[in-house]
Amino acid sequence: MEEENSLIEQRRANLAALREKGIEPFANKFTPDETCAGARVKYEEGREFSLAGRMTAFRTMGKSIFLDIRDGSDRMQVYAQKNALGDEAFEVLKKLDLGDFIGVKGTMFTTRTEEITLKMAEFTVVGKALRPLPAKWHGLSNIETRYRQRYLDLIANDDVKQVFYKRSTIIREIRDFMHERGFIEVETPTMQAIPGGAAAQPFVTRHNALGCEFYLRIALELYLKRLLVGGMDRVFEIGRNYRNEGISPRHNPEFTMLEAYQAFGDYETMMELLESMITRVAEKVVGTLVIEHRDAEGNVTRTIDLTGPWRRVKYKDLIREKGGADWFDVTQDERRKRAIDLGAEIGPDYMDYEVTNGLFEKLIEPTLIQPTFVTHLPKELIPLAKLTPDDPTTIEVFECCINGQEIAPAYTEQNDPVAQREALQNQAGEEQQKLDEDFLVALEHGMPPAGGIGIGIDRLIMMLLGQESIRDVLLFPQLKPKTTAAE
RNA sequence: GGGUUGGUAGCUCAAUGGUAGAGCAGCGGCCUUUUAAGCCGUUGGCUGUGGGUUCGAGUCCCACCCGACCCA
Repeated sequence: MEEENSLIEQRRANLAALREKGIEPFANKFTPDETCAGARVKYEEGREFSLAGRMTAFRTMGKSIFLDIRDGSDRMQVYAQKNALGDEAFEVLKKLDLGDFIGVKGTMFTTRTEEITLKMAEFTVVGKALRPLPAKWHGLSNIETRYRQRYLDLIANDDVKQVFYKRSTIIREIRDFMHERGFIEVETPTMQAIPGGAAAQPFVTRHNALGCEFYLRIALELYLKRLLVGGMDRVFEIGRNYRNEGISPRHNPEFTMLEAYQAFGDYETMMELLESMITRVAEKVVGTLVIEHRDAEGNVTRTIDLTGPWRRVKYKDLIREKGGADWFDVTQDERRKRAIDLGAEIGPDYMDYEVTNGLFEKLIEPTLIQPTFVTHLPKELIPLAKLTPDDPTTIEVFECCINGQEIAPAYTEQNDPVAQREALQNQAGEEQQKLDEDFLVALEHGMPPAGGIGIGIDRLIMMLLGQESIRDVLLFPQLKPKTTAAE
């Protein structure tokens, strides 16, 4: 991709000019004494140290120059004077381009306008920029460029960078929380011969040496349960799942999921786990349990109150609330008619439970803004959970909805290998799923009763940070590749 | 897959079918405490791609590419 313009040509010429003077503007190493933020905190008039970063502003004033340096921590103003640097160095400095990385050594002082500034004694060019950066004032707003060239987005938009810094903190806090609870972190295969643990279209890949196809995993579940069989009583994994389905503001083909399994727990154990985890993370990272989402103008569009205890409500009760108290007593045809009348999208080949679930997903879930544990789903929806003893048409599960989205499903895990085989076989009939015999053999060796949970990390972060699109919490959201010049 | 909508200078945006412009930055001057520095001057365009209509297309029509939002 040899695209050229005058700005790039000029920078290449500046690079050549530096080399002609014997200056190599791509350093192997430059170790600054301080970060911008660190230096600011340790301010002391006349203190000498070095900084390194990208030059993001350049204000020449004849025989002196003010420039800004930015590193990962902050920004720092640097002041250069011709008679302090010497004529030759001063000329080189004047020829640098915005965006160049430089190292600067100097002493601290405060300007007339009371800005902490480094007075330059010497400088080194450590990484020249051959392309111009987005304008400092207008920033970068073209959404496609922001996603395709996220590095420019990070340079131009500090609030974007803050989102990803916070994402990192959220995940670290979650990890800490799990470790405190005695869970150990594991890694299981992302390439699986049989993609199980969820109903979703997988991506296919091929292993040449083994001469067979593999699928990218759609869930972590079945391997983590094998570990329960193996005596690892509390395990979790934070990992990528891949689903070969549509892309939307809520769906990316690869997304991050935390799954955790606790032997001798059940779905209620997982409720406590989730509520404690999320409230603690919110307090630590956002600093409040009352999360406000705002529109572009800054008006609050939604307020989510994470203060516990969170609402618990049975799936059937929510359905009756929306679809009529007699919803489960009328005929299947009547249910179908009501669902359509209410505005749910019901396919002609939907089974009865799918009609009801269409009502849930389309008309109920989006209204669950405040944290809600929806419990006791119909057994047809999830084959991997145990039946509810006093209502065997349902299972001991919850789906935790917040912000109108499902954030975390959890089950009392099925540990009866015979019942598990039956449930999977019934489901395998309608989906294209193959039976994971190896998993069933593991169960036959005995699995402790357990609670398990899956947490959609990206959606959780959207909720906590007030982001409306999953693309804004993923550094590199999936986009269609731009057609390259070569075929 | 369908609907709506967008793609113009490095960035942010203008331009009744009639010479493609501005601000920023870039380039050249002046300026030793500025900070969206200032003042003077100035370069920069295959208007996403390919066709068509027209005396004339950024603008109208068709197809395609890449986004965004909504729907399936």
